[in-house]
Amino acid sequence: MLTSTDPAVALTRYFSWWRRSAPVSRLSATSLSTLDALDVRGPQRVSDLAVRERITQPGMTGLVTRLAAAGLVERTSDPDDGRVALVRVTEAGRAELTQVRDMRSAELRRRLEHLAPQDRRAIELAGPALERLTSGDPA
Amino acid sequence: MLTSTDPAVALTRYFSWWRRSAPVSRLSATSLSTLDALDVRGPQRVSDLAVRERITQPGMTGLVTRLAAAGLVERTSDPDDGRVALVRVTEAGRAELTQVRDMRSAELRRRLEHLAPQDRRAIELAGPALERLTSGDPA
DNA sequence: GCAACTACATAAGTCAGTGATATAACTGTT
DNA sequence: AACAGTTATATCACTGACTTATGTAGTTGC
Repeated sequence: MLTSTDPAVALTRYFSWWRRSAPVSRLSATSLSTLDALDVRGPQRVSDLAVRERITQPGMTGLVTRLAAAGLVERTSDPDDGRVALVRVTEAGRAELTQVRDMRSAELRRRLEHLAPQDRRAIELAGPALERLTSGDPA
Repeated sequence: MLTSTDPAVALTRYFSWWRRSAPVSRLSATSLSTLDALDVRGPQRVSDLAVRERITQPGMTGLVTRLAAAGLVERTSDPDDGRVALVRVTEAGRAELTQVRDMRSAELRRRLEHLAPQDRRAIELAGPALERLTSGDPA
């Protein structure tokens, strides 16, 4: 087994593992990330969401259409600009997010229990640092 | 900003950020993960790769076909079982992996430099623990 | 009030996945 | 040694989430 002390490789392996984990939702990763952004940052424009998720504007229009059809978001109009479609998460969307977060937390807790206490502690300590690492915009 | 000390949420946000980062390869996440598995674990059967990546066997057949067309993997036959297509990474595949890993490491180093020293240290310390967390099979 | 611009939507195509099914190879039983 | 059942992969038709190109409605500046 090729192990590594390079944190980038460790984090990449974690990402890969995470991505392969049992899906906790029928929604795609992009959809969940968009929902999370709407929850955390409030209503957003379609084009701003597209930039954030690194998909094209028509791609985001389609994604929002699908999320809206599922009742997880709704389009509202911007009183200051008639062209803008402000997207905001609905209660059902928040419920979906809560369920996904809970399932992931439970799964992680389950896996953390199998680790040595110092490993567990190292991961818990890295949490806030990771949040600060990712608080800016990606690359 | 909704912050959290729940490591699952912190890691999820990291994943989301990671996924939105500038792509370092034209290959999909599944393709790169498959290449990495072939590099780390050696030649694998199509069906074993499919289970690992949580896609269907026909999906993995297609993925391997695309990777082979790109020269990144090659199919070999199992001397012990004529039905099996053993897939193994080529030198070009390893070169692609090396490039991706290097770009990601450089990007992470660049971002780590903007963090406080104790945050940086927390993330570096968590690396080995994360590798152990993900060394088993997902879920 | 017209030209240029901006925000979003629509249309058509691409590509990585899916389920259903076919094919070839192996295994055990007789 | 042949047949039935199983296993490993491939093929096919389809779907869905994206892409680029373009259209349309609303806004801004002169």
